[in-house]
Amino acid sequence: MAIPLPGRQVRGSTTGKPIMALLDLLGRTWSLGIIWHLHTGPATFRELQQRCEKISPTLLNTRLKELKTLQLIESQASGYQLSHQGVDLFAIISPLGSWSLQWAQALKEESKL
Amino acid sequence: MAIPLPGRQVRGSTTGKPIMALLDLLGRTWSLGIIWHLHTGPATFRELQQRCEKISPTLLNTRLKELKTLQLIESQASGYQLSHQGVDLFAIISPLGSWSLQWAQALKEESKL
DNA sequence: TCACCATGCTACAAATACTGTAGCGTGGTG
DNA sequence: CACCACGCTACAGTATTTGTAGCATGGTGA
Repeated sequence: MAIPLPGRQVRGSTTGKPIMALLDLLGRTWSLGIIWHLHTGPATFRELQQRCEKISPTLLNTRLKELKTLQLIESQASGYQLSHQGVDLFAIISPLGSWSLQWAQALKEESKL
Repeated sequence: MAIPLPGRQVRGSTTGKPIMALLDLLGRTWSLGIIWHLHTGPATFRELQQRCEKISPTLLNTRLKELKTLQLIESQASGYQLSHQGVDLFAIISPLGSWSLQWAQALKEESKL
């Protein structure tokens, strides 16, 4: 699958709008997960594989290449880590953690009725 | 594919943590896109199909069912729309719009060097 | 120097998810 | 009653993801 570059046509959209490239990227299996699991600090390939409980090495590598190309992560001696942009992106999505808790709670309440 | 309920085992994680269910959900093709395109207001099935430029009706319907079950959207006479929770979720991710612009800009600068 | 590891990553076939097109059933309008 | 638009389903074809095995490289210790 082609890497979703802003300005280009991406999966699901021909407009080239950056948000569409981003939605394509984040909508791919594990993209969000990798960013999420990297925010706790740099990780080697195998360690990242463990943080993401069940990702296949094939796909992990594919996603890492995409994220690197799109400058959301970078690889250093210490392993893979979020880039400056990656940290910014994580800052936006990090509230999802606590939001998901109250969402889970609400779903639970609902199922009681 | 089973709907990712918080508390259950989901694609990629066995812990049952709500954030994992959420990441599974949002990582599915078009989930984010549908939420994104719904924030501009309610839409009928066919209209939503047009807002999402290239989604197949099969998948659109599948996602709508998931999102409805998970209470992120609801269907009214006016069509599908974000639920209260859906609006909350959108509020979190809406900065992605402007973030994507500066990201696109940064990628463009980089490619000049 | 050479067995012994761990690591990053690739190969490849099987399983699963998504697309695209056609079209069904229902309800409204002239 | 012909005609249309709508919500949605069927289904075959295609693309993506998984799972397992394992290769190549770079230490480490005997």
